[in-house]
Amino acid sequence: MTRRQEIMGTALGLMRNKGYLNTSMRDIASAVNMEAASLYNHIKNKEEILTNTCFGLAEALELGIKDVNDIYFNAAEKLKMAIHNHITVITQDLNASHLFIHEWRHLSEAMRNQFISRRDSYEKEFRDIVILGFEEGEFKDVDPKFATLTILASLNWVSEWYRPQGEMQPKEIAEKLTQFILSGLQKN
Amino acid sequence: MTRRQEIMGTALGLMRNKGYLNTSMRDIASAVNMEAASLYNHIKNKEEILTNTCFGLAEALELGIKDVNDIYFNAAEKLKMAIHNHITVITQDLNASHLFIHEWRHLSEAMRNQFISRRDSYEKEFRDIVILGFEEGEFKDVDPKFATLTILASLNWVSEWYRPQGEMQPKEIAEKLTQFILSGLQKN
DNA sequence: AAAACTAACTAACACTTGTTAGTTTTCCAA
DNA sequence: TTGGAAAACTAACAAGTGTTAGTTAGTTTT
Repeated sequence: MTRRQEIMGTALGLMRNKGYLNTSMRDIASAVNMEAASLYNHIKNKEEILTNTCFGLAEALELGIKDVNDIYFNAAEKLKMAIHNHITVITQDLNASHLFIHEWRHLSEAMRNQFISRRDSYEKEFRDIVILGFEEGEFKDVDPKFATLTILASLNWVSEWYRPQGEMQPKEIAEKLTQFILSGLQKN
Repeated sequence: MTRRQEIMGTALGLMRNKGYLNTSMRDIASAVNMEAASLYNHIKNKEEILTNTCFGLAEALELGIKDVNDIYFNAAEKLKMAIHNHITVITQDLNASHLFIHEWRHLSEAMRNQFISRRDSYEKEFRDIVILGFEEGEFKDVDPKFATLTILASLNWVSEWYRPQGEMQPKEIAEKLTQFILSGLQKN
């Protein structure tokens, strides 16, 4: 592991605990046993940490959803795959996910706008699956936007409670979520 | 409206946009046309804004869920009422909700612990409804903790996209969410 | 009229922030 | 063994932080 990766990783851990704004360069430095100024030999500046992380995860999610939409399945199968992909990415690095989900607001305006638009287009891909399901006659006539936001909220929230050492592993989480989203809580 | 309420309200608005840490006392002061120091004639300190808001909403939610559990209904009815209550509280003041949901981490440690324990016990009340539904034979055999977290994630997320001027009003949102949570996306 | 209270002000304190400049140490390849 | 890059250091900067002290004008109560 390079020094840069060590700094990045440590920074993400601190930022997950204390928040991005509340984590100072000096906090990061002392966590890796150096002076704040020395960090700049390895990273450009504080925002790079946030930018790198947010766009890294965005890319990973986008890659996954492209695969899903390229394969010609029915909506239920597509949704299942999309959920599986999302959970896999999100649970990979919980520290990074926290930044991605909560701290992107603190990106500089230009980066933030770029981020939002990529986020929106990811959402749209999800929404298209919901719409497809309706057109197939398989899904109920729900408001697609409403449904999509609700689904994504559930998926993202996993990063708050998932513990790698816990009993539920990403694959199982994805399956249960798919089940829950498709057919709900109630017996029929 | 008292000056104190004006300050509180303005502060919440700023904090929702920029985040709690990123909103300075000077920001708040200039938004209500006074000097930062003058704010201290009306509020104790910055943290009071956060504390007040977080515990205010906690109380509102608790009050609601007590009502639900006092009435002897079946689980489906209870869940419906609990969701309705939650959405009503959350959509009441979006600025406050944002602090409640996202910024409680920045409470001082003592307050934070208190907050977390009240949050946990609220969650437990929800979980009990899910368990009741299973015991009644009405709900599927899901992991109650998992289901509850998923449900609450969906409910809280409403505060991110709900717009008072929009076409969906709290009552309708609650109904659709209940529908979605109980019977999912798929036709049967 | 005197006293007390309210709510604003200016000025300042002590500290923290991200970052840069300039310098020294470390370490590896030739 | 030495030259040079990489990576650490110290010192400092300009700006911003929450908060306190002391003061003042205006209003309300005694």
